[in-house]
Amino acid sequence: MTRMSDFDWDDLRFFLRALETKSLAGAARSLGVEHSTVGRRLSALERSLGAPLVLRGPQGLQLTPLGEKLAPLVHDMGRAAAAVDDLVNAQKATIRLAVPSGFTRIFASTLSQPSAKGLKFSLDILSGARPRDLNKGEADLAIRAAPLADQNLIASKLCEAGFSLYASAAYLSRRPAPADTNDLTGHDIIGYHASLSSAPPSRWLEKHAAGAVLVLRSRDMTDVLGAALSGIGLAVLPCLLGDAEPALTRLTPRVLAKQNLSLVYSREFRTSEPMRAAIGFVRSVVRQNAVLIRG
Amino acid sequence: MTRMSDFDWDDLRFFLRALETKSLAGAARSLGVEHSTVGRRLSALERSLGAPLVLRGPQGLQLTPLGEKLAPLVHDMGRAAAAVDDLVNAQKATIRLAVPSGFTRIFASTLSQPSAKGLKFSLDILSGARPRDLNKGEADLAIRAAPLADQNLIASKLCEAGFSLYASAAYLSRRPAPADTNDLTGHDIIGYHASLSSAPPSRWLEKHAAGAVLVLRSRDMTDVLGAALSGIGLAVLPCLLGDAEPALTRLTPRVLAKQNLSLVYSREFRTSEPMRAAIGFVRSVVRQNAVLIRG
DNA sequence: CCAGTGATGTGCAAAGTTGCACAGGTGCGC
DNA sequence: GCGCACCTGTGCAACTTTGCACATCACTGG
Repeated sequence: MTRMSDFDWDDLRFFLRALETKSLAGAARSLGVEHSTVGRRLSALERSLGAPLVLRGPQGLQLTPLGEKLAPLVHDMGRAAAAVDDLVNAQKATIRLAVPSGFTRIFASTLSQPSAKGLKFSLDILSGARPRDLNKGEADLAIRAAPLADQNLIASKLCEAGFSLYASAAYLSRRPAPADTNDLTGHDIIGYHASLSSAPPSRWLEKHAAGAVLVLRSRDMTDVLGAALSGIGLAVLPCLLGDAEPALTRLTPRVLAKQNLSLVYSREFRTSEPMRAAIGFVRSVVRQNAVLIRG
Repeated sequence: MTRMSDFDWDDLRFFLRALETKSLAGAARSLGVEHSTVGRRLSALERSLGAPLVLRGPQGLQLTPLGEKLAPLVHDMGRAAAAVDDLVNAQKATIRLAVPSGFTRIFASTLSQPSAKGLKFSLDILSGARPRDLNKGEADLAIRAAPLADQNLIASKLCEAGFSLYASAAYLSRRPAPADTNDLTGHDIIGYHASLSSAPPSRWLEKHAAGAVLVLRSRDMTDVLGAALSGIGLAVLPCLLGDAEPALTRLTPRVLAKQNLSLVYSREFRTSEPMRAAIGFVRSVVRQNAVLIRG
């Protein structure tokens, strides 16, 4: 491990301002502290380094030769610190939005439109099988089905998503479409994982597909979609996903289940301005696409 | 003026160690503080920046995406800090030695010899008209005539310098050499500035050149030497300077005045190892050239 | 010549930071 | 299963740093 500079780095921040203003008092004004503090921090730095950096006089400060040589290095350090600051500020204006499958397309097309210019934040769309953990900082804002009770999180109702029954052309070429979609006895069904059993789609299947054959279960919506496309069975899918697939035939004109979607974000962002703006943006985008989502 | 990063730079030093060791306790050991301090400094940094950097768990620390992005910038800052440290350490091993005219040659030739290799310090020779102010950090060590009483300075006797009377060939072609060097009545004399009136050369002139013509006065020994070479008058010069000039004739075989030279340095360097080594080196060099200096 | 401005240095009380000791959780090996 | 080694979190007393008020010194303009 590399030997470490063991003096107080923050003293260099004072030294940097002091060598810019050439006076303790000027640096103090600029830093918002007392001149005595600047003087003491410089003394502490000189003590740590074991060499004098400035000469103090009634007319201000004068750099020693060593202080002169140190100046560019301290400026480098200042630039690095400013880079840290800039990166953090840019990051704070970036909202990472985790969305369920299907929403990616909606946001991607909206963000590329001219109306998305000039927003006070930048939006990163995250999607994928694994739900992001907001508490671990994997995302800042999420569209979620489950209104899980977490003290650190704030959830607000966003919209209703509609589900319908879909079959691929391949499936329909093997089997006739069910005469009564309320009784799927004898059909092959792509179901959901047990952990989702309380969700509306699962509960609908439990009620109307008791006599059907479960050929596959998955927690991931894109898996279910893929399985349905391959033709191995019927699937209950969000209309947003199913209606967008030309290869799938929607078997129930009316939605057979509804699920509330919520906007979830960490409590610590409650007062964040970019977050409030992003929430408003997400709500407006969802409102514009409400028909597709409700089915 | 450029906007300044207003968080505590020293917190980044803790963050750097924390992201290297991936644990509060490890960073604490490495920094020589308590783990609780590291944790609190990281919390303070996150509060200042307004964004979380690490996730703390029973198995150690895990960087957030922002922390990950910050890592290289903080490493940059660490390198800059290490550069500051290195520069200061190199500086502390450099002794700037201020010498009177004539000594430059002695040290220059000695330093270029192989015996000067492997010294634990590096020597900068400063010379010139203006005496360097040790209190202002213009030099670290000086060979001085005047044993001035300054509480901040330490002076120790170094050697005796001898002075003789010199004339250039040009002068001797106009005038005969003085028959009795103890009475320069009628000769042209290059004297010293009033501020040096108490120095042995000035006092000798005052006594033996009362009837002479003062054609020039100067505080700077090289001015006097140059004037003597130009032939406008006789001059009392250090033998070290005068004997080295082939164009000058020494008129007094025995030295006519002696001056004690001292080694002077700031009290704060009393315990500095490079300083002690440099003092020993200077004394040995002067001892080797004692004959030239005494005249 | 003398007050006014602006610089640094210092003593003291308040505020902040640190070390210490202890609590609580997780993973590993016997 | 249980002890052990490792990690992080927290409360309190001791220490350090800060702000404030005041003193001192140098320059400047009326």
